[in-house]
Order: sequence, then C-alpha cells, then structure tokens
Amino acid sequence: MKAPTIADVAEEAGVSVSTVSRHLRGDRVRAAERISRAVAHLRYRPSPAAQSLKSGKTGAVALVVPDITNPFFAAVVRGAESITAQDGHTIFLANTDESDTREAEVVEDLLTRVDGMLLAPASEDNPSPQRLADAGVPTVLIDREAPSTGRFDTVLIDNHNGARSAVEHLLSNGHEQIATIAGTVDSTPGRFRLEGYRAALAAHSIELPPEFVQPGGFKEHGGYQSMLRLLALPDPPTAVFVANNTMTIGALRAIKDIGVRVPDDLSVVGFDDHPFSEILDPPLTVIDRPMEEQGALAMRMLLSRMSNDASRESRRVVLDVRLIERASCGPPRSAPMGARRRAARI
Amino acid sequence: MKAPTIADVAEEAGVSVSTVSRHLRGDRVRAAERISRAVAHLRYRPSPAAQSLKSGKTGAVALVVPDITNPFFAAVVRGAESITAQDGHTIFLANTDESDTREAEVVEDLLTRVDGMLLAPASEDNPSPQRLADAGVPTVLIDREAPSTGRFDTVLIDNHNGARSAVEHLLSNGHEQIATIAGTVDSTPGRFRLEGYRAALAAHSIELPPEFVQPGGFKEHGGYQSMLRLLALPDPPTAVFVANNTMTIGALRAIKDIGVRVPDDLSVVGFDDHPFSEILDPPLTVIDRPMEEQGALAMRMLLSRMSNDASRESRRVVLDVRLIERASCGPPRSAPMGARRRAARI
DNA sequence: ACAATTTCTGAAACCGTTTTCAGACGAGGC
DNA sequence: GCCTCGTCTGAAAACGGTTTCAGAAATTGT
Repeated sequence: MKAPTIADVAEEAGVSVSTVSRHLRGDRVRAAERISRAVAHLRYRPSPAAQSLKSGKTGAVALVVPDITNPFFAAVVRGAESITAQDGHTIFLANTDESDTREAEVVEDLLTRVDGMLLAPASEDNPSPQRLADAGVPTVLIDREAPSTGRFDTVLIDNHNGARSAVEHLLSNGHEQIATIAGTVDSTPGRFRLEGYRAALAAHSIELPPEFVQPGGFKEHGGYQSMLRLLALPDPPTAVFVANNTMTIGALRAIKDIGVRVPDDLSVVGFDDHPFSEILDPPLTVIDRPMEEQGALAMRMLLSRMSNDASRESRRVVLDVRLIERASCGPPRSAPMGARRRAARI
Repeated sequence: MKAPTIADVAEEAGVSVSTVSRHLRGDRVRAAERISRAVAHLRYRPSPAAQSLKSGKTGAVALVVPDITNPFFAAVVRGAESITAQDGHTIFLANTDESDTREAEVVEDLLTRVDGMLLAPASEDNPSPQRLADAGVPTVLIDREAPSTGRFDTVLIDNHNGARSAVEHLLSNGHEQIATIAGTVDSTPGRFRLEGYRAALAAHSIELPPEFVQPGGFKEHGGYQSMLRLLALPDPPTAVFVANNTMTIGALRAIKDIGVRVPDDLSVVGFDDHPFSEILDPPLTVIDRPMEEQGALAMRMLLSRMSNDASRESRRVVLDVRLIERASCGPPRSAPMGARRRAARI
C-alpha cells in the first residue's frame, strides 16, 4: 500500500542504498542484476520530492495561459505537451482567466515548484515576468510580450502583418469602408492587430471614422455587441476584420440575428482558423497561424534555456501567418444595406 | 538569486528554525512580528519539495485527458481548475492522445508526484485505474468507466438517455431511416450512446440495417468518411445522429462537399454543444451537457476522497443531458435525395 | 515569595534521495 | 608473496522543511 523506498530495494537486493542509487543513475555495479529484480518486484519508483530536494531540480515546468477553453491556447498546450512528453518533464497547468491578480497568485505559487515557466501574460504591463526573472526561474513568454520589463525569450506571431493582409484582402475586393472589432489593446495581439489594420488603411490613404474601431475585449459577447453597433451605424461598413476567434463567433451571431447576408451585404475576415470555419455558410476567410508549433517551439526554447547557459542573450521569434481565402469576402454591396434587408423580407 | 531557506529567515529574525516553522504553520509565537517582516523582506517561500518529503503530501493533483484540444476536455480542465484554485492544490496536466500505452506512461510518472488523480481513461479495459488503486492513489474517473477493474468514484453523463432522446427527436419528426456515426465502442461514451440509439429504435420496432451504424472513432476524419459512406448508400438514411462534436464537424463537411441540404434532404443531431453550433446554417440541434460542472464536480469528489476516509464506498454520479432544438431537423424528405440533388443543380 | 502549572522555545531526529569520502577488494607487476 | 593501482562499495553528510522532546520562561495560585 505505501510506496517502497530505496532502502527497501537495498535490503531485498542485499546491498547498501548508495549502491542502489548508483545503479539507478547508470553506474556500473556488481549487483546490477539483483537490484533490477528487486526494483521490478517491489515496483519501486524514486520519490520526486526527495530527488528534487537534493538536486534543486523539480523535473516540472509550468504553463500559464489566460483561457484554456480558447482553442488557440488548447493547441498551444498540446504542442508544448508533445515536447515535454519526449523530454521527461511534466507540466503544471494554470488558467488565469485573463486576470492580472489571478496570474500573480499562480505565478507566485508555481515559482517554487518548477524549473521553468511558459507564460502568456494577461496584459503587457504585468509584473509576473519580472517576478520570475528576480526569482531566477527561466521563462519564455508566449503570444504576449512584456515590453515594460526586461528582455525575455518570446514566441510571437506576426500579428501586424496578419491584420494588414486581412485588410489588404478586403481592399483588393474593392472595399473602402472597413471596420474592425479589436481585442484588448494592452495585450500584444490586440495592439499589433489594431496597428496592422490601421497601417493597411493608411497605406491606401483611407480615412478611418473613429466608430469603425470597436472594442470587443477578445470575448464572444464583446464581438456580438460590437457587430451590433457597427451595423446600427448610419453609414455602416461594407467589411469587417474581427481580431480573434471568440469575437468572431459573437460577431457572426449578431450578423445572423439581424439578417445581414455574408458576403453580399458584408464581408468578414476572422483571426485564427478552426475546423468549424470551413462548414460555416459561407465558409469563413481567416488569418491562420501554426498554433501547436507555437507551443512546441516555445517549449523547446524553454528547455534549451533551462539546460544551457541561462545568461545567453534572449531571443524573440516571430512566426509567419497566412490568409486562408474562403467565401466570406466579396465585392462591396452596391445598394445601401437597409434596402437589401428590406428587400430580403419580401 | 538563489531561494532563501527557513534558516535564513530564522537568522534574520533572531530565532530558531523551529520557531519560524511554527509561526508559518499558525502557532502563536512571541517573535511573530519580526518573523513576518523577515519573510516579507527575504521573499521567503517554503520549498514544496522539502515539505512534501516530510509530510508525504505533494499538494498537487493530476488531470489526465485524451485530447485537450477537444472543447469538452478543455471545459473539464477549466471546471476542475476553478475548484483547485480555491483549494490550494495545483494541477499536473497530461494528454494521452487516446493512446493506452501513452496513458500508462504518464500515469506511471505522475503516480509519485500527486496526492490524487482525475483520469479519463482512453479505453474501458485500460489497466491504469487498477494501477492507481494498487499504488493507493485516490482516483476519480471522468466521462469514462473502468468496469473491468474494481469500483471507482466516477462522474459520467447520461449517454444512453442523451442518445435516446436525440433519436426520439428524430422519430417525432417522422423519421424512420435513422443512421448513426458512432464513436469507439470500447469507450464508455461510445458504447452507451450506441446503446441509447439502438434502444430508441427498438422501442419503436424499427429495423436497423447494419450499414446504418458507421464507426467514426470520435475523430473528425472518421465523421467525414462515415457520412460519405452513409450518403453513398443505395437507400440512404433520412436522418443521422452523430455521437460527438469532432465527428460532427467532419460529417457536416461531407454534407457540404456533396451538396446535400440540411434539414431538407437530411436531418442531423450532434452530441455536445459549442458556440459555433448556433451560427451554422442551419443552426445545429445537439445534446448538451454541463461540461465545466462535470470537471468541477469530479474535482470536488477527488478532493473529498483525498481528505476523508479513503475507504468510504465509491460513488458513481450521472449528470443529466438535454436536447437543444435548433433548425437542423425537420420532416423526412419525400422525394429520393438523388432527385433533389439533381434538381438543385439546375 | 515560592511552587505548580502552563506556554514557548531550541536541539535533534526524520522524510528519501544523491554524493563525497574512505576503505575494501581484486587484479596485475615485481 | 607483496606492493601498487584501480574499481567498487558502504557510512555519513547533506538538501529544507516539520515534529517530538525536554527544558526555559512566563503565568498563576497561595
């Protein structure tokens, strides 16, 4: 019932604990055969607590994400897990619900339990990365930066270009009245996607009415409300770029509720692909990125940082994104949307 | 840079380590004030390794799921996490990729690192639960049973009734040719959902052609292939019950590729709801269940099993499911589907 | 003011490993 | 047969906490 210790193995094999320990760590030992038998027989497994007390290493890494139910972060976890599975480290997972205070708590707790941490900070002026640096815990940031503090290893995607190419795509379809449903601007993806959107419009000298930038907070409900507001505008946009997956669901729900047709009345581009995107009607044009790869790469960087010289210069890698063209974009409507909607009702 | 120990605190406060330890554990102590100051000043945090070595408790629980990217398991993780967040335990997460051998590995590894485990076994004749019982690790099974081994605390949903009411719904719409895309039959949900489907048909004395039960393996691709096969049948079904969320995506993709119309040509009911279900065209009728609650409840049961007498009788709780009626079901087609399809092309 | 009682304190043992340090043992050279 | 060398072994000291135990200090009663 209770777990056998190395002393039990030593006794059964008729040697000292030191010898058992040595054998387990790979040294040549005379009683190797007998020890292996005893280990198997007793089903002995060394105590991680004792090992880490002695070695100072825990054999674990932490993975802190804002929302595990977001398919992107689920994919990141999976990618990261696929790396540690080979490597032998185990993963502590924590969810912060996008809350800075909750993040501070879990980071403080995990700090002592792990050899390194993969962190997607809730916001950019978040003190957690600095706290980890102070405590000497190797850290890799994922998807979000911490520009206010020092330099960290970071794995980002090209948010700016992603947003820009989404808008370019709409522009090339002839749109000029292009709105966006933006994420939280104090997060890296929110900030850069908004910038990319603005840059694309600016490059084509298109003036941007302030009400064309609607804050959606990266939440489904925010996407819903924002889309409602955009469609209620006296002069509504002919196309919308939605800055993340969950807001896109909300936005499409609003579109459906109101009865606007895509792409006839309104063109839509989302950010982040999903298996569902393909079976929507119409299938959704999106910016896609390598999600699992992002998690896997971050974990590889963390493991390397943990094993190699911790003082090597920090790296910041930016992964490419690509536009997946489906059927949710077309030329801008010619008649005002109100007329269409009325016509559709007849 | 390196973490302060309790001895550092003792020195700074001018007392012995025993006194510091006592203060930290809540005893009344004369130097309380000075110790607290020293702790704050040094940012001291006790070493979990040392604590668990002494106490035999790790302060951690494991959560082992087959696929974290499945929204259901993501929700389970979130629900479980919301409980441990209050309680102070931290979570080890592992992904098994629905593989029995991978599961055995991670269970063997996690065994020694946790005080308890929440496990969704890959298959029903899986030895992992028994291994955990042998090792004396409190275990709660989630969504999947282990009938071949002993009794375990288990949190299930009413798969049988869920499937039955899905099929009843189709029957009440007038369907008699109802097929199913089934999951893996050696998993609990796969088995009971298939049984519920069969039971509903049997209750209405409807004969079931064997080719109306298509194995989809709970995978998107399996759902796609199965739907293709069903639609290629000389006498295709007028309605399909798809036994989980991922297969539903595949099935709908097949439907879309072939050009079959829902619900005019074919009615569809899925298992597990998703925000996307509502914005599909038509919105998808599904069996819904309390996902986060299932995770939260399982975690509560685990914590109770860990703290209370470990020998109390095991509990098996079954959560209710409900049908969410949307627009993907209607009366059976009158003309054969082929004719419709041809007509649609003109 | 002194004894009896209670509250607080520090030294030391312990949890299960790894690792250092000497010493034991066997092999090889003379 | 004896000495040297190298290999293998066991005892003991860590790692950083908690807990027992006994003694010191503070409190109470008379």
